[in-house]
Formats: sequence, C-alpha cells, structure tokens
Amino acid sequence: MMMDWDKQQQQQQQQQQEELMNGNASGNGGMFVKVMTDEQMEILRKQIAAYATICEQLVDMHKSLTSHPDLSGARLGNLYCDPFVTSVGHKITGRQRWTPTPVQLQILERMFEQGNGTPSKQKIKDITSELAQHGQISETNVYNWFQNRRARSKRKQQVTATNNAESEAETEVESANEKKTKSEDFQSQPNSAPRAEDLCFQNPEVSSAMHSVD
Amino acid sequence: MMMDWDKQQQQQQQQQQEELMNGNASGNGGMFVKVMTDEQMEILRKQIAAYATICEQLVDMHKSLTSHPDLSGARLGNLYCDPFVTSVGHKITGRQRWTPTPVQLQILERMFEQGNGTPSKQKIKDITSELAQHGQISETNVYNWFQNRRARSKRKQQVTATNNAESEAETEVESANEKKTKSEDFQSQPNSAPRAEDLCFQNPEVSSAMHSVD
DNA sequence: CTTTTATGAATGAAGG
DNA sequence: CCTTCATTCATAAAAG
Repeated sequence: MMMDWDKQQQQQQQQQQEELMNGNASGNGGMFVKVMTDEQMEILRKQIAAYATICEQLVDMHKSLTSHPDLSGARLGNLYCDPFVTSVGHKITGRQRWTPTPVQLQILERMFEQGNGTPSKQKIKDITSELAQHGQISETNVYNWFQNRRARSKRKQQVTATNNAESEAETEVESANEKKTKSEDFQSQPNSAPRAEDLCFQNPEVSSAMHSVD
Repeated sequence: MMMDWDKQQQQQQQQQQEELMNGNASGNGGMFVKVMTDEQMEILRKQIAAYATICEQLVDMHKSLTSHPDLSGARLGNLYCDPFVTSVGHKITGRQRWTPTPVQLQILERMFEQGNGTPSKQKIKDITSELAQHGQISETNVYNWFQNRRARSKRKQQVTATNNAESEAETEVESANEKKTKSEDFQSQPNSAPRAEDLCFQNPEVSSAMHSVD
C-alpha cells in the first residue's frame, strides 16, 4: 500500500500549509471534500491510538481479573484486537518519513567522516541544498541525520569499549549482543504496554471526551 | 469490519489525490494533500465512537468485577507501571525521564496558550502543584517543558514561514531579502508538524473537524 | 505475511 | 533563551 505513496513521494514536494490544502479542496472542480490538516490528522491519530491503548489495557486488566469467559467481553476483545488498532497510524495519517537515497547517504557519510562533528547552522543549509539535487530533503532531515549518526556512532564505540573491557576482565562470551542489550539491566521495563503508562483511563476528562465523540 | 475501512480508505484517498493533482497541483511540481470524503469521515467517526463505547463498557465491566477500588491501580498505570507489573514486585522506578500524562499535557498546553510569556518562579510552583494531582512531576519538569515548548514552537514557525515563502515562488526580486537565508529549508517532511502539544482528549480542533461531518 | 532490525523523528533534560 | 545531547518512539526496510 505504501508503494504508491513512496512513488509519489519521489517526485513530489510535499507541503502542508493549511491554507494551501483548503484552497486546493475548494478549487477542485465541483468536488467537495473534507480536508484535514496534517496537524489535525496527527491529533486524530494520537487520540485513536490512545483509545486503542486504553482498550488494550482494560482488556488485559479484565482478562486477568476474571477467569470465566464472557461473551460480551469476547466480542469486545475481538473488536479491540482487530487490525484496525495497528493500522491506524498507517491508514489515517499516512505518516511517512524521509529516507535518504543511496546517493544522498553516500554524500552524508562522506561529510560525516571529514567534517567530523560540525553540523553548524550554515553548514546544514549548504549540505541540504547540495543533497536536494539528488532527491527530496529538508534541513531538518539533515540535522536529524547528523544527530542520529553522531549519537549512534558514539554509543557503538562505548559498547565496543565496554565489551572489550569485559572480555579482558572476565572473558565474557556475550560479545555478539553488543548493540541493544547494553544498558538493559538498569532500566528493564517489563511493562507489556509500553505507552499505556501515560494514560489515565479513569480520568473524568477522558470519559467526557468519549461522550463528546458520540 | 476494519478491513473494509482500510480498503475504502486506500482507494478513495488515492482517487482524490489524483483528482487534486489533475485539478490543481500537477502544474506546480506536485502538491500533495490529504483529504477525506464524507464517507471516510463518517467511518472514522463511527470507529472513534465505537472505541469510546468499548472503553466505557470495559471500564464498567472492570469496576463491577473488582471489589477493591481500582483507583490505585489507575494511578500506578498513570505513572510508569501497570498494576500487574508492579504487583510482581519489580522495580517501580524504572523510568528516569519524566513523561507528561495526557491530562498534564492538556493543562500545560492550556497554560502555554494563554500564558503570558515567561512563567515566573511562583507560577511554576503553582502549575507544578496543580499538575502533581495528575501524576508525578517536579518544578524542573515544568520549567523544562515550557522552555522546550517555546523554543520548538518558535522553530516550527520559522519553518512554516519559510515554506510559505518558498511556495509563493513568484517574486524572485526578494533576493536581497533575508528570506534567502532560510529558504533552504523547504520540502519539509510531511510529518514536520511536531505539534504534539495538541494531544489531548478534548482538543477543540478535532472536535470541530469531526462535527463538520455531521 | 509476521517478526526483526535499522533508522528518522520527537522530546526531556543539560550546558552555555 | 538557544543549542546540544541522550533516550525513546515509530516505521521503513530487511529477514524469516
């Protein structure tokens, strides 16, 4: 499904000014559609995601607190289990992220090697304009790329060093899992519902929101 | 149920995109907008309403199935761990970094909107104590949040202005203008609307957007 | 198609 | 205040 989208993205400049969007919709010959800004889309997506999470948590809670199967509960479970929950992000907001082309990536890597650690403001602009010749890109993309690149490069080195030290000290055999199983011991979060902790499903405001939708 | 939705969404959105392209944007290098038909909006509305209903029913079910007041459980879930994880006796302080709950965010956003500029020291205290009723928080958290919120709001405004300037590529004479310095940052990511501040269960924009369907 | 991994982006916090 | 860093989240891409 995203294929079409990616294709279009390749050749299109995506701009989301609200006024432009609205203008396009009204100017479209005879066809009237409701237009939402990306902002609104994002809000909606988050709200729905919040609902999904709330439902998920409630179902879990319900399941763990009752041992007898409940018809009504099962039905609700089916609803919540539906792919809709996971497809919200894709289908509704169509959120998609920038992906550097091979050429861009190559240039970026080269920049990173030589200009080591200097993504100054003006530099970003220059790089962006250069990369723009090889595909869609924005300054934010470049900025993020350097941020991530530096951070991950740094962390990798740290981990490697740690592993070396460990292997020297006690001949650890876990040299293979260096990347992500690093600091897991410190803040192990066995929480099965990652973002559920941010929800307060018993807050009156949530309830009122529920009604307001209906 | 939801599959149908996906299918329809996909087809219709694509169709609309084409129409919009042909009608308005095909000549200017590709303007991409997201639109929803009335039908899609209606489906969305129903889905959200369904979630609301499901949540309500689940809450009721849960309440009726538990003898103890589950307020404590909710509070825990509101913080960082769901009741089950906590009951296992695992480390409660798993998270170092504060994350505002939806309710807190909502309050903060409201404060920020009407906020008269700099939140004074005393103001911070007040806000903090109010937000503390909805979850763990400290004055530092509030301070940082306002700082970040302001800075990022400002930056986003810059980008938006830049995009506008770029889209109205008609008057090349403004080369002497300082607009030139920031004109590199265009073609911003579709999701370059990091206004997560609007995440709240009662966001007026979403409500109005949804009501517009009715 | 489902699961895993790689990585772009968001954001709380720290430094200056 | 502005910039930078560290961590986390979400998703495109890869692997199974």
